[in-house]
Amino acid sequence: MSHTMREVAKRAGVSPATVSRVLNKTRYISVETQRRVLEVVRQLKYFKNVHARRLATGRSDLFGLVISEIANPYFPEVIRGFQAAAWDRGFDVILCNTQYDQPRTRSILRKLIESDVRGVAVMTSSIDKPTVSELVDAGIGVVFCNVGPAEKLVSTISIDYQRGIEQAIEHIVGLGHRRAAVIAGPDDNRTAITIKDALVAGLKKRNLHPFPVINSNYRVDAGASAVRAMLSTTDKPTVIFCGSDLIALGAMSALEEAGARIPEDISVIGIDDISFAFLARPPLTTIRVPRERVGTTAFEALDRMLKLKRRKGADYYLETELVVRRSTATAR
Amino acid sequence: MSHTMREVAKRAGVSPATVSRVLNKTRYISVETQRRVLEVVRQLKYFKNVHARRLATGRSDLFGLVISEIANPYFPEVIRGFQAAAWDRGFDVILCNTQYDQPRTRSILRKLIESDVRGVAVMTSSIDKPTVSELVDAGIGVVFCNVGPAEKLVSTISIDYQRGIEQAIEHIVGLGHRRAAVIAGPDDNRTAITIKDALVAGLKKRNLHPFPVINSNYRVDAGASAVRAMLSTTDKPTVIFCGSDLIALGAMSALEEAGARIPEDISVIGIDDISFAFLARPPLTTIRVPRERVGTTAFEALDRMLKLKRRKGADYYLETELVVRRSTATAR
DNA sequence: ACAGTGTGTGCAACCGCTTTCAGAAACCGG
DNA sequence: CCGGTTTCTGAAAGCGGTTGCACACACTGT
Repeated sequence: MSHTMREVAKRAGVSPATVSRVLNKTRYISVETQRRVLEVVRQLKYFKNVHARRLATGRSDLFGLVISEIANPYFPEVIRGFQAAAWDRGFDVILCNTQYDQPRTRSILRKLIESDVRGVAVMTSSIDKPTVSELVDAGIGVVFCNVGPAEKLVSTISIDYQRGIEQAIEHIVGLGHRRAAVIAGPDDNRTAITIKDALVAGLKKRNLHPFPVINSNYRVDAGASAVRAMLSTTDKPTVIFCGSDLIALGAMSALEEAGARIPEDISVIGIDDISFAFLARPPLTTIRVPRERVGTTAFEALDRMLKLKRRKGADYYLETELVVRRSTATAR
Repeated sequence: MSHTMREVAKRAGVSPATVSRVLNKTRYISVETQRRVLEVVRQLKYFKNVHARRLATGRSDLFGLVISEIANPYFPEVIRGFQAAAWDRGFDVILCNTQYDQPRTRSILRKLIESDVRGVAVMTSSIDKPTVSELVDAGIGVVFCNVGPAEKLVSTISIDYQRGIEQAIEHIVGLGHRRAAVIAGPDDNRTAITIKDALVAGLKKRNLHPFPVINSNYRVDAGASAVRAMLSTTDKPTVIFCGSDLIALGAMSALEEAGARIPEDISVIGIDDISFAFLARPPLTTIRVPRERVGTTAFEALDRMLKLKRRKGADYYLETELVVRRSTATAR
């Protein structure tokens, strides 16, 4: 099979300890010895075994990243941000998707503990705090998204939808809209609820009483059925706020099928600014969530927290902002 | 910190060996002993350390999955397929993105070798055979996509674009089109070349001489600039074949901006059938690549190959098929 | 009563690397 | 020239599991 450090040591005429030190640059090593060792390493194409290393050091240089579903276009940038931050500091990440499945989630948590990860970023709302108590019990740091507050070994990232939503409302008020509808995400999802509440509250504050307010799910066809329901009423809305871009895209499809023109007849606003938002037709006006930043912040939150003696968690805040494209226009 | 097997053993009044056997169900164990051990395991919230296990067994239950860029909508389903297949059989996967970066690619390969993975699926065309010789030298199985042929420790998956392309050409010929253009992917990408060649050859066979044939890149804005070039010529095409859905979406945006209607003025066909293809407006006619199958097949290819005494690779073939939506219509 | 088979458990030797400790060699100031 | 540092290296004890081997015991069938 593959070579061991002993073999390298023997061939180079040194002890395994020396080889280890050369490879990790952890000690004074004479130039000559170093040269010989590296030469043998090259000849043998030797790679040190990371499992043995982890076992010996007791440290694990591993972080977990838990998401719900990789095909959800919300996550890629989060993953990228997290991975990039981890790699930069020499850490590896284990990516896990729950697929919204409870048994699977449990087996993921078990696997993460067994892998002796240092920390875990839980970026899906399909897991809540109690579920990860196992991790915390095992001394593993955790960072959540949109769930507060921080505690020992638990940090949180809160996305401030408020600001972007306010901008969006200013925007459509400025365009003369008076009748707004909301298609929110599913009610069993923390983030979806947060967004819905912020949306409804924001609209009310400006005296725009949202109607109807519909719950949807995150599958793309969901926005569609919500729209069909909406169009059958009299007193149709002139703008639809959607709880995610995916919902918005579904809604747009349905609107088009129903013969409504966007934005002439009705404006649509999404949330997230997924990469396809600007390829939609018309390009989607949306509230941008800094997803890559969410990923990097998640890692940094863990990294910092774990360096603390007390392992005290912290709360981080990330801003959103409105991105105006062409799915919004003057109310007809 | 976390508990060890010895502690569990002591508390249960048995030897570590017995604990190991209970946990792995590898031997006859009396019901009573088993009960006692499991009880202690529960009390202590004991989790066995996977690194120690891997080291002791010498086996690693790890597979690598290498892609270029997680934000590319081609990959999510591939990842899902691969992960699902691996999990089903009790294996873990390490996901790595090259980000098209050479040094990074090298460090990924090194990491994979150090992690003692059993096999690696290279699903990006940004890596070619010579690059992974290190893996093969280390006795690690590799499976490629769209690069042949198989050899020792190397299997391949070939996506048969031919069939889908033929269907697509039949389709547009049936719609009366005579002037076709091609926007292919970048010329430094194996898969892009394969597709371009298949497209051009297929069109010529039906006496449709594609013009122009433009190389693009995989960023979404690329299709756009290609289109602008195309529209400035006389003798405009009535249908555009795009080397990927992403290119097609970019092209569609550009076409709309230029005032061309799809499909009335010009038809567009993509390749891949990414999840957004059917949300595009109009929904995109495209050649579907069974991406989730690509993932599962990749895993199975590795799994099978590694069970063979000779470690001989095999070639797998996957079909494509045309999905007709609304971006294609009768030639004007 | 006895060899033979099947069960259930423990001992101890690894797996491949890191790291403490200690010793040898080289260097240094006085 | 000598004790004290500093630099370099090796021996050996782990890290936390797994597993081959041995052994004890309880059944069989003759």
